[in-house]
Amino acid sequence: MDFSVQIREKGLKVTPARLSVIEVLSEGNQAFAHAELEKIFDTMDRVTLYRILNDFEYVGLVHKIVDAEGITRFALCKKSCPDKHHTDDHVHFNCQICHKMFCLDKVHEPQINLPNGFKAERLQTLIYGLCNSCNAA
Amino acid sequence: MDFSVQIREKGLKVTPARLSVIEVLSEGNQAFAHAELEKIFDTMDRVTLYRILNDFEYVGLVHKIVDAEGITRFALCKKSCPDKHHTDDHVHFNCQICHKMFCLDKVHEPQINLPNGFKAERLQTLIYGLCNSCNAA
DNA sequence: CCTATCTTTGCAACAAAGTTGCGTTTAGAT
DNA sequence: ATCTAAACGCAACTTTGTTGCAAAGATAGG
Repeated sequence: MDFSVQIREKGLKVTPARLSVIEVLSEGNQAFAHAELEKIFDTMDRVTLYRILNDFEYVGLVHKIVDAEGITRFALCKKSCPDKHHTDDHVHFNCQICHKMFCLDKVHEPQINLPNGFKAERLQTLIYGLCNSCNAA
Repeated sequence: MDFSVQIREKGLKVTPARLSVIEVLSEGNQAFAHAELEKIFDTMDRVTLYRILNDFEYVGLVHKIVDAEGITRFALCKKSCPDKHHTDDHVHFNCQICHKMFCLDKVHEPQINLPNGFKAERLQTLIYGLCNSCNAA
């Protein structure tokens, strides 16, 4: 996995800041909140982090998930998402114990029947519960 | 529908502010954002509105939904939700044209198979698309 | 109907989350 | 090595939500 190539392919310049962000995001199958990343990169400017994440989302390197508490998290896209409006077609799981947010890439969004006249364009499923490691403990 | 009774039954005092909030929330099948309600009740203090909504949620008169953009909305519960942690077991629909958020009371949350070890406690489905009136137009 | 008490309200101040503008630095193409 | 557009850091600002406290209001009891 050469992140430099991925970044450059999306038309963004490769910088140390961007590389370190994408590296952290690639660890585990998790989505990270801005606050968490801010702690990890304690020397990086808050604004720079916001811009890196938003740029990454814009070009389709990461996707954004907002949980029921309104906390925004970012996760690396697996296959390159189509630019801009990418429908991350998988379910997200938020553990109530460790509070990690997982991308369940293999669990796809369900089919849902809507009332007459309603037309679905995009779906987002968020599941709360116990993740595999917290459940075992 | 006597809202006064509902409010008093939940152990809250009946005040003009609370009555007007619950009346607006009962219009249509929609969820209202704080910002929208603030415009409607332009004389009411911002903090009071926050407290009314939070109190209503706490006692189970309304439920809270956060959309993919992180906007928090409040909707009246149909059957009285169980106090505190009420799982509003219905799907929410956000129209991309009129930006209204609808509670599709008759569309229940789907069943989803999780990977081994994961245990679902609560589910939240959010659908984006065209609502019946915007779709017709 | 009046009073006492506990709740609710309004105000001010604060905290967290996110955005914008601008001057400086840096990536990378020539 | 030079040049230019992109990225960064800083300061300031907006939006969203919370907390403490004094004043006003709801309702149960006399």
